[in-house]
Amino acid sequence: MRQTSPMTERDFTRTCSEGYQVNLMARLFARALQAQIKPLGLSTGTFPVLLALWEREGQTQRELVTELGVEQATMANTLSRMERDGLITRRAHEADARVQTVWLTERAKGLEQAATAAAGEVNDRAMAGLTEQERQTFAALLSRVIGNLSDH
Amino acid sequence: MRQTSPMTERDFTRTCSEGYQVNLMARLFARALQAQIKPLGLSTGTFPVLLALWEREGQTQRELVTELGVEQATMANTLSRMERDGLITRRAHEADARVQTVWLTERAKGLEQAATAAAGEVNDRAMAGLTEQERQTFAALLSRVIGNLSDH
DNA sequence: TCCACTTATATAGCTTGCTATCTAATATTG
DNA sequence: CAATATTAGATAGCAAGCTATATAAGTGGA
Repeated sequence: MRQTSPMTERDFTRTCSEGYQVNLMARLFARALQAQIKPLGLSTGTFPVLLALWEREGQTQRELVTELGVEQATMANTLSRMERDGLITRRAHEADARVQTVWLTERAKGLEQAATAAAGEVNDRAMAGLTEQERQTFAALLSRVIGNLSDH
Repeated sequence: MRQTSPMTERDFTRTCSEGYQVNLMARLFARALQAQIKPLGLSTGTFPVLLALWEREGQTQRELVTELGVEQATMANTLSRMERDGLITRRAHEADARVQTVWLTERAKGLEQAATAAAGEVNDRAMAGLTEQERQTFAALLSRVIGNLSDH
């Protein structure tokens, strides 16, 4: 019945499935970040968008979509909430009537230091007890796994 | 203005934030798993519950909650969908009227082989190009990070 | 026994993600 | 130039996560 050799087969249990562990870890990260940035009036979904815009304002929705790797519909909804919450405004593109550019409000600009510090704390807590070498190994493995799951 | 020394400070950019990378990786895992198990009529949220029940049937909602690390409300909703979709049934506890035990339907029992194989394929694709040693390192680092974020 | 905790589950309401589909505007091509 | 493609964005509807709160059933002590 079994197709592969017992020698090479990986026993599938929840706790040793990378996918399961990754999902759990991501939820723990999100909970921790949520707790840190809630006092600033921010939430986890808006955070990557803010990071992208703090780096370069005036991007289009399409640019944010490709940069952050979420679906267009997800981004549209997230931007709507951010506009509602006074984090961004949208301006018409001068040459293309389909396009809108996204700009930070003063409030959002003022949150950069506090927000990145909060996220840095979460990262540090997550990486506590790891040597700098291990932390770099972890980051490198993350990149490779992301690369593997990204092609096609 | 900056509190910490420039020598030890970690420049906070999206692509080098562990939290950001972990979130991205988890979404890629979920997309891949979703594609694999959709033909079986399963979805990502039901999957961990099925794994727990394939291991031991008849658990209570509370047991599943502590075992899988989701909130009670999340589990209640997930179990409702699973009941609706004919994956589980619930029976009253013989001694405690507050408690229900959760049981797999015949359909759910029959899906174990195909579903774990599908998840195994996703894991293998994600880990492609990693040596067995690297794969173990990754798993060990995942556990440590999960541990760090779990206390308190 | 009765009142106050605790425990198990459900529900309301929100965010963040997805797929699928719609509209409007621009580009392309016969 | 008209017909067709593509592209940007919005919207509908669902899954899966969360917090907060409600309800019902057990437990324990005065």
